[in-house]
This record gives sequence, structure tokens and C-alpha cells, in this order.
Amino acid sequence: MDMADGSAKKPSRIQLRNRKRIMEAALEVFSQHGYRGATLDQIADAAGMSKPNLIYYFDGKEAIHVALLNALMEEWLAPLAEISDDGEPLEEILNYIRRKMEMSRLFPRESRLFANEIIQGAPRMLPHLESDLKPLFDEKCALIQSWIAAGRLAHADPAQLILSIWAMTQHYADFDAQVRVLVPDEAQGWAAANTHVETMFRKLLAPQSTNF
Amino acid sequence: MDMADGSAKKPSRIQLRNRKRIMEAALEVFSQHGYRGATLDQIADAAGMSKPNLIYYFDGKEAIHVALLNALMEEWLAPLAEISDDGEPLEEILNYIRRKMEMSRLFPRESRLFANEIIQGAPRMLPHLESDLKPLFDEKCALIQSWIAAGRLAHADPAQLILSIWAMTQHYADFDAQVRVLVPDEAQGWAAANTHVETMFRKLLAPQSTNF
DNA sequence: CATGTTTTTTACCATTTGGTAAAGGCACGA
DNA sequence: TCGTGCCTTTACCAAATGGTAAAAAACATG
Repeated sequence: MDMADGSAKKPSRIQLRNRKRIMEAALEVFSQHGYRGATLDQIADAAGMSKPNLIYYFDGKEAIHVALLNALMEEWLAPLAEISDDGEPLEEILNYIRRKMEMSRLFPRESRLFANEIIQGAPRMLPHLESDLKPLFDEKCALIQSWIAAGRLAHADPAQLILSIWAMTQHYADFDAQVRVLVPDEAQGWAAANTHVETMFRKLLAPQSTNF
Repeated sequence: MDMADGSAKKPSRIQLRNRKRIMEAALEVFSQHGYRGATLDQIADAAGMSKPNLIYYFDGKEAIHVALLNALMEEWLAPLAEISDDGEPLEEILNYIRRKMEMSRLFPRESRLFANEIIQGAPRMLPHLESDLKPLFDEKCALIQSWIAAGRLAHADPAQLILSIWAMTQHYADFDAQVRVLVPDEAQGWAAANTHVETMFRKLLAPQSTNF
């Protein structure tokens, strides 16, 4: 059952299918209600199986939540990891921003899952932030700093820059309910958002703004 | 007891004191755990009174939450309302941003209270968003639009501008746990954040950037 | 198809939690 | 000092919720 150890038997087809169904259901429910607000019954319903059956596949509510966070952390950070030191600095960052905006549009549940967790103090994720996110973050800060030092970007605090990219892009997913009230037109809203965010960071980072 | 009607007796000194204590405790607990994650026992503890005593002053958990949201909504929106059509446009907006940054630093619990509510779809706040926030938002959008039309600000979508100000400023309160992991130095962190945010919006909005 | 293994269901359980009933306390004016 | 009305506590309760035990069903495999 618990295979935290090295003694893992190959998971059966049914196991894979059901674990996947549970993760999908858990994402749906946890992202909408937060950890404490979600119930096993809701998750079981969404997964189309009984509550004891959930527990057969995962050790409990917390285990499901942790498994979900772990599984999604990597793909959530992938765009940041893809910022390359080979490319044109401004284009690299703008591409990162575009990817983040696309993720907010396409995967708002993932965004809200993390947002819920972090707003409440990241009780189940702090170790991951330290061990996975922090090194990547520092690495990219250093890269951006080197671009700035080389005069290929305007002066800016790299850490603050990355934070502000997250703030702007994830806002559209996390605070969707509010955005919808204020900017009703959906399709036009995303276009306007993309334009606005791109303009902001373009003006902030264009290296020529240091020319005086 | 329930004085939703016009038949309100003047609340006693004790009533005022205890209601205030409850609201403070509820802010502490709801902002940290979200609506569902908070328990009446936690709130009662934090308020230094027994659970049935809470219910004596408020009709129930939901009533406390709603009262809290209502009470804080006004002061939370005050800075936006204070944007004046008399002032210098750029300074008006930068002052608004400074006030919002200060509120994130001084009142992170209020920020997280709303963040929790909105992320989960604003189930208890949507009416308020429509009736209180939307009109104010539209009014300020129109004002900003008029400034842009007069050439006193760079071209930008006013709605997106306000959204991005909220995203940037509230991020520091809402995602504090993450920010702390990534930018450890607290005092320096806030200074850097203030500088960064101000720089961003200054570059975005400076009217001379339209001069070509 | 017989048999051992994996998966699922049925029937529970203990705790937590929002909420109630009703009996004290307590302050204060007559 | 004795009510009277506001406030607080004690003792509960029903529903919800995370979780378990064990039997039944489904499945794989010789």
C-alpha cells in the first residue's frame, strides 16, 4: 500500500486510472474550496467512487492534497525553468509572461490550488517552496541580474520583477470572480489583459529607458 | 436581538465592546483559515469568550463573516474613492498605489480575508461587488479615461490598470508566505517592493511615453 | 474453472462543529 | 433589598466529516 519505501510493486492499470481520476477530482474540489473547505465526499463524488475507495488509493485527505501539490508543482514551474540564457533578454521574459498568462487562462484551477495554499500560510507546502522554488528563483534572478549588468535590460530588482510577473498573471486566474464582475466581456477581457500586461513589462524593461 | 429592521435599540457599552472583540477575533481567524477553515471555537477563543456567547451577539458563523466583510469593505475601498479629479493625474494614481502598498503592509489580514473569499468564487460577496465595488470602479475608470484623452497620462486600459494595481499591491499581503521564502529580508523587502511598484507604474503611465 | 489477489461496497464509528436550551450571574434603579 | 433586564456559562444535540472493518465482488492466472 504505502510505497514511500523502495518496495514499490508496479501499479496496475486500474490503479493508474483511478489515481488519475482522484487527482483530477481533488484538483477540482480543493481549488474551489481550499483544503479545509473540501470534503472527501465531494472528492469521491467528483471522482465517481465511494469514500472508502478513495482511502484505498490514498492514505487520507492530507495525502491526496500533498500528492496533488507535488504533482502539479513541477509543471507549474516549468515556464520559469524554460527562461533561457541564450535568447534575447526582453523576448525571453515577455515569452515567459505570455506563457504565464496562457496558463492562467487555461489552468485556473491549478493557480487557485496554489493560491489557496499560500494565502493560508502554505502549511503543507513551505518545504517545497524552500527546496524546489527557491533555488530556481535564485537562479533566474541571477540570470536577469546579469542581463541588466550587461545593459540588455533596464535596471530593475530581479526578485521584484519575477514577483510582479506572478502577481499580474495569476491575478486573472485567482481573482477571476472579481475580474468577471468588473470586466464582463470575457473574450475581450483576455485580449485586453494580455495587451496590458505585455505593455507594462515592455515599458519597464526596455533597455533604452536607461539611456539618460 | 436581530435588528435588521428599523427597530434598533441603542447598543450598550458592553455590546459595543464585545462586538468589536468578536470582529477582531473573526478577522484574525477567517483571514488565516478562510470561511470554511475557521471554527466558532477558534473565534471564541481568540475573542476570549465562550462559543454560545458568540451566538448571543451574532446570529451564527455566516452572520459574523458577512458582518466582517461589510464592515471592512468600505475602509478597504476608501483609497480608491479618494482618487480625485482635481489633482495631477500621475500623482493621484501614484498616491493611490502608495496607499495600497501601505495597506498591504499594515493590514495584511484584511487583504487575505477578501482574497480568500474571492478566490473561492466570492460566494458571500458577489452582491457587494456588484453594488459597491462596480460603480466605484466604473467611475474611476471613466476619470482615468478622461485623463488619458486629455493627454495627461499614457494610453492604457483604465480597467486593466486598476486591476494591475490591485494585483501588484495585494500580492505582497496575500502571498506573504511565498514572498518571505524568496525575499527573506523583511525591511529591505518592503523598500524594494515600494520602489519596484512605483517604478513600474511610473514608466507605464508617464504621458511623455506617448510622444512618438 | 478453481484459486488467490485486487478492488469495491456496506455498515459503522469517533470526533468535530455549528448551534440550542435553560439556568445562573450581575448591575442597577425603585 | 428586591426585582428586572442584560449578559454568560453549563450542559447538551444533531449533522457532518474523516476514517475503519470486513464482507462481497471483480479480476487475473494457473
